Amino acid sequence: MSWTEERIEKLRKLWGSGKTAAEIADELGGVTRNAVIGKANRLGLSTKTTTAAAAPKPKKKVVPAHRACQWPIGHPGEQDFHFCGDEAVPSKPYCLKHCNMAYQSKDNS
DNA sequence: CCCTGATTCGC
DNA sequence: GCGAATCAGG
Repeated sequence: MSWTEERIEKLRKLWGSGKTAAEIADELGGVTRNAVIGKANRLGLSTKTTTAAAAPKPKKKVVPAHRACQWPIGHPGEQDFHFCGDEAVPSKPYCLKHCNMAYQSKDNS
């Protein structure tokens, strides 16, 4: 089997489509995933190792240590409908008070 | 253990 | 240039 333009085209399409080498190989037929990867590598695909050793993406985003309690106060759509706004506990959407309410597992009435 | 891609090696 | 074998990571 030789790599014709149509095969390379399909290779690129499938590869770019997120297909795995095994699926591309199966799709093309007559080739193994190694052949696909090998060809892809020769084409210059794969995740280029040359001239791009580092990917400079230093996105520093400060995350709030705490967030406002999202406990709804009042009725949705209501003018005075608002959220608690109190300091929520870490990793939880509610403040301590409402967190206890939200996670009320059992208890009688 | 299975899978993935990446690289290396012989043809 | 081709693909298998082999390497390395998940």
